[in-house]
Parts: sequence; structure tokens; C-alpha cells
Amino acid sequence: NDLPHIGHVYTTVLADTVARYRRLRGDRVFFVTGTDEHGQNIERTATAKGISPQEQADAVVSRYHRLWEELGISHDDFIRTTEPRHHAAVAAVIRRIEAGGDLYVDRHEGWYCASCESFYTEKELVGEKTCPVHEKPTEWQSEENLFFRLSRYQQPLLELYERQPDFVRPETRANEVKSFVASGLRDISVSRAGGGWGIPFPDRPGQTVYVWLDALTNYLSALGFGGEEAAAYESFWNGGAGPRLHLMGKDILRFHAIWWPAFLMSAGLPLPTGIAAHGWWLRDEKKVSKSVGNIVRPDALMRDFGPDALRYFLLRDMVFGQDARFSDEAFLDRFNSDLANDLGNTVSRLVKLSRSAFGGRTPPEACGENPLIAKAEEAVAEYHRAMEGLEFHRAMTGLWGLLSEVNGYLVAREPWKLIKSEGGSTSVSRILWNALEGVRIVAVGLLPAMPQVAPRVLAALGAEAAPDGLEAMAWGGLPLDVELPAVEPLFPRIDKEAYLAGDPPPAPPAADVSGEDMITIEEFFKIRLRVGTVVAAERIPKSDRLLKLDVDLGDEQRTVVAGIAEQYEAEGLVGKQVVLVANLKPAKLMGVESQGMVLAASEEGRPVLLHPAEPVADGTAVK
RNA sequence: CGCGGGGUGGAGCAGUCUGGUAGCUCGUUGGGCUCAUAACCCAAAGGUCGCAGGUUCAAAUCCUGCCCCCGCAACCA
Repeated sequence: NDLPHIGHVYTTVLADTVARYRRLRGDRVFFVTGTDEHGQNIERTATAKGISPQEQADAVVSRYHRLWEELGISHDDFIRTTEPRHHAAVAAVIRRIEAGGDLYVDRHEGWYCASCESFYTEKELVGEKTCPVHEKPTEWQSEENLFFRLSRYQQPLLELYERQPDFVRPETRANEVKSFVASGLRDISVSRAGGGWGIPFPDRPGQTVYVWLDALTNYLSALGFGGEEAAAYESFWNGGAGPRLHLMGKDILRFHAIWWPAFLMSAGLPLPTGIAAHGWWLRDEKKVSKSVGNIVRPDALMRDFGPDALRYFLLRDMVFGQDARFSDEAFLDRFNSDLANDLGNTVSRLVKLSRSAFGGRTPPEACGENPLIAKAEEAVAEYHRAMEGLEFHRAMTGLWGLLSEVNGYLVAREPWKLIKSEGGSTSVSRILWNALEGVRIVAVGLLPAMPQVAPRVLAALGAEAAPDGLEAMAWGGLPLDVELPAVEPLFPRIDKEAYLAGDPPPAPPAADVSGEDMITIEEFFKIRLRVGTVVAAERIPKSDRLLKLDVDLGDEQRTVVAGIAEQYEAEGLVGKQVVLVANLKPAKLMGVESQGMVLAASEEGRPVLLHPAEPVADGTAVK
């Protein structure tokens, strides 16, 4: 229920790499991705824009479709939780759970703070049942909901983890899940009263299916479960002998590793065979902003260097399961050293050598015995081991080890000297053929990771661009004496400093200018913007982000809370003019009433305050 | 006492579960090579493994305490 970001891209690229790897190994694969669209974000954004949640969801989803296409994602289906087939599957799962006796009606209750819109436990309240945040009295609220007997599955889940130690990967996450379950499971509420945005709960008017029960079921609905066309479900989930793997970020691991198997057990349906949680890409804040002053982001990197370069970086630079830092510098370094120097340059030096020795063709003679064969076999074995264990960075490292062997082999044999003295001799042919063959094997191994570039590398080497399977990684596949066209550099080196210092990349194509996002000028004038001078500013205690500003609008003074404390010192703001949304409904934040909003550009979430270009009278209208 | 992750050569990280010679990539320096995209190959320098204590024949690794950094939420109106 969110616009795509690097985390979504990462999950999906991993899944795609696994899917492609499996297909190339000859397995039947059904690769599903999709969108969970019943989140509150969607509803809230839609309300704010004055459109229906469905329209909002459609707009978001189209972004995913576009992005997955650019990235070469090879999913077999894309499931949206707003589709009828999904609703049918959810209803079917719920009926089965209910038949198993795991649903009951109870009151969901607690101390409710209307300002926070959330419930507190007795322990969290301060003083006389007072909300710890707003220091306002809370009220006891209760809502009738359906509950799922999660508690009943504590033992079965523990047995599952015991029986299948690699059910959750990586291992550290498995331990986390185990200890969470062992510490006791409470029943969970699986519906919400009030008929909000979501799937109506079957046979329970007024209740909406809780989003996680809804969203998790997508794995079945995409396969046709609960519908007429359930062949895929029967063959891949119900009867399928192969692995049924879920890939996700670690933030939603619990839902996948605890709730989902419990729901399925209750419904009497087969479980997934593996749950794999990856880490988060953290942003490298410090260097990018200060020293270079120009923030390049994944979408820009993808546009400038191609989707496969981004895919390679994601796979190579993160240890599966751990967090990693995403920085432009790391990307550019990786690009230059791995793709330009090691892969691209090796291809081009070999192609040129071979072309000059053999008149634009691949070497005419192969060589039965040489040290590269053993190295290649080792690298391929390591590659398969790593790919099967989802250790993508290792798989890549293994392939690059072979590249490095090839380069070492060339330096040891110095074919360029031989070419001068003996031309296209047998020994030159053997040396070059071996080296080309080593690179060819690397390129075949890259097919799952870099589906667009790997075939180009293969073609550049004179090999078959699209082998049907990874058996092509066996030594000896490079054809003898075939045409070898000249190549342009596959990955031209990037001048890192120049790139980072260069003009900001052109603004992304103007945001959705289509119909529903447009407002009329009358609507715009509903927002009253005025210039004011900050007369006092102070940090709100206990808060990381909030500053309290007193702003003079000439005819009145306003107190405004602004979430800018991470970038602005309070003292520095006094005397500065800012633009204020003057008719915004007041709200209380950390106990302080904010009577308006200061405008700031929001660059990657970091606010940059807007000031008039020259001083104007306080209270001046902005339009 | 909110939840979580981390501190290992200049940078980024692996190794920690299962104690036994501290490893990888990048960078730096020197050399080689000149086919190739200032590339490639070889070598070297560079580390009190956050601090303190404990266990042990032996600790980056196990135990205890402390310090520091980061993410999430609280809070971007």
C-alpha cells in the first residue's frame, strides 16, 4: 500500500533471480508478486485526494507494473488483493478456518485515545487513565470482532520449526521467530468493525477482514484457490512436490512465519516449505548530502546504468538476511570494478585478441587439458551451492573468482606476444579459447541475475545467447571458428566524481497529470498560504524531530509545530521568513498545539524550508 | 528501562552459533605487462577485533558490566 521503493525492488529482484535460476535448472516455476491494497495508507491518501480507494490503488499499482517491466521481472502472475479472484480465495480460506472452529466473536477493547487513534494497555497509561502522549484522558472502548485462535497453534508451530529447521531463513531469524512463539501466542483479532476499506467478512455483516489475513492469502489466490480455475493451485501448491518459497523483508517476517502457517494449519491446507526474510537497505545519508550535494537514487542509477547493473548491485552487495547500506558511491564503485573492469574489460580484451588472431572469428581449436577447467568446475559448484542457499552475494563472488582466474591465466600465457611472433597458431588458439570459455561460463551463470545483459555478453563471445539451461555452464560450450563481431564496451567505466558532481538528473517525468490528480484553481484557493517571520523557536522536549515555532503573521501570531529538528537548529530560524498554511485545522503533537504548517520541499524525506526570495511584509498572501 | 541492528587495517564487510595462524572487496604503495574500458597480473604496507573485567592451556568468538553509532515507533499537520 505504498509507492515502490528500494525495498520492494530488492525483494522482487531476489524472487526473480530465484525464479529464473529454477527455470534454467529445469524446474517448473510459478512466480507470483502483487500488491496488498487494503492498507489504511491507501484509504487515507484516497480520502485526502477525494478519490475512491480503488482509484488510488489503481494509480499505485500501475507504477509497480511499469517498474517490474523495466527491471525485467519474470513473474507468472501479478495478484492484487482488490481482485475478485482474491476475494473468493479469502472467503474460502476463512470458511475453512471457521469450519475448524478457530473463529470466535469477542470484544476488542482497551483504553482509547482519540487523538492518537489507538489503544493503550493499562500499563502504558499515566496517572488517571491518561494518554502518555497527549496527556488527555482516554476512554474505554470496545468493538466486537472476530478472533482467530492463534494460541491453539503455538505447539504445532514449534513442532514445525523443530521438524524443519530451515523453514525460516536465515537462521538468526528462525531463532527470533521460535523464541517469539515459545514466549506465548495470544489470539488475534482478524476483523475490523465499521465496514472500512477491505474485504467484507463472509457471513458477518459489518465486519471487514483484517488486512493481514487478507494479504497473506494472496499466495493462494494467485494460484486460483477458491475459484473455478484452480489448476495452478493443484499443481504448484496442493500437489506440488517442489519448494513453496516466500520471500520478504524482515519487517513482515512474523506474519509469514507465524500467522500464515497457523491460518493454513487451521484451514487444513498445505504450508509453504520455506520463508526467507531479507534485510533492509539503509540509506547512506552522511556523505551524499554534504560533500557532493547531490543525491542520486536507485531510479536514477537504473535509468543511467541499466536495470541489470542495479540488479547486480543489489544481489552482490547485500549479505542475504542482513541490513546493508545503499549508497551511490558503493554502486558506482561496484559498477566500475566488477562490471566495467572485470567483466566488460575481460570480454573486450578477449574479443579483440581473438579477432586479430583469427580474422574476426573465434579460435578454431580448443584445448583438452588446462588449469582453467578445474577452476571453472569449482566456481560452478560454489555458484550452485550459493544460489540454492539464497546466498546471492556468494554466487556472484564465485563467478568473479573465475573471471579473475581467466585474467591471471592470460597474463601468465601472454597470448598477445605469441600473436606477434606466430600469428593465429595452435597455442594461441588454445589459450584464447580457454579464456573465452571461462568467461562464457560466467555469463551463463549471470543469466538469472542479469537477464538482459548476460545474453549480450554471450553473444559478444560468439556463444549461444540464450541457452535453455544451466547445463551450459559445463566446460566446452564455446563454438569453434565462428564469426566474432567487434564489441562496444558493455559497461563503460563511469567517472565517479564527475557523475556525482554532475547536474542533477532531469526531474522525473511530471507526476501523474492525468485526470483525477488535477485540482481546480478554486480548490487551490481553499488553501490560504501566508508569509510570516519566525519570532521564537525551540526544540520540543523528548522529541527527535519536532520544533515549536512562533510565527508572526503581522495581524496575529501562530504557534506551529514542524518536523524539521533533524535539519534545522532552533536558534538559526529566528528572524527567518517562512510560508505558512494559515487555515489548516490545528492539531496537537507531543502535547503542543500546532496552528498551521510551515512549507518545506521534501527531498527524500528531508525537509528544506521555503523562504520568499526577498523579504515581504508579514502576513502577505502566497498564491 | 519502548522495539531492533551494529562497533573487526583508510572505506565497506565476512568470520562470532560450533574458542585454536584475523580473512574478503575497494583504496594506498611498489613492481610487472602493454592484448584490453587509466584496464589486467604480482607483491607489500596497514588491525591493542568499542572499553573493562571474568571463564579457559587458549577469546574477535563464551560470561558480566559499561561506552558509542544506526534503524523503527513515539512525532514529520
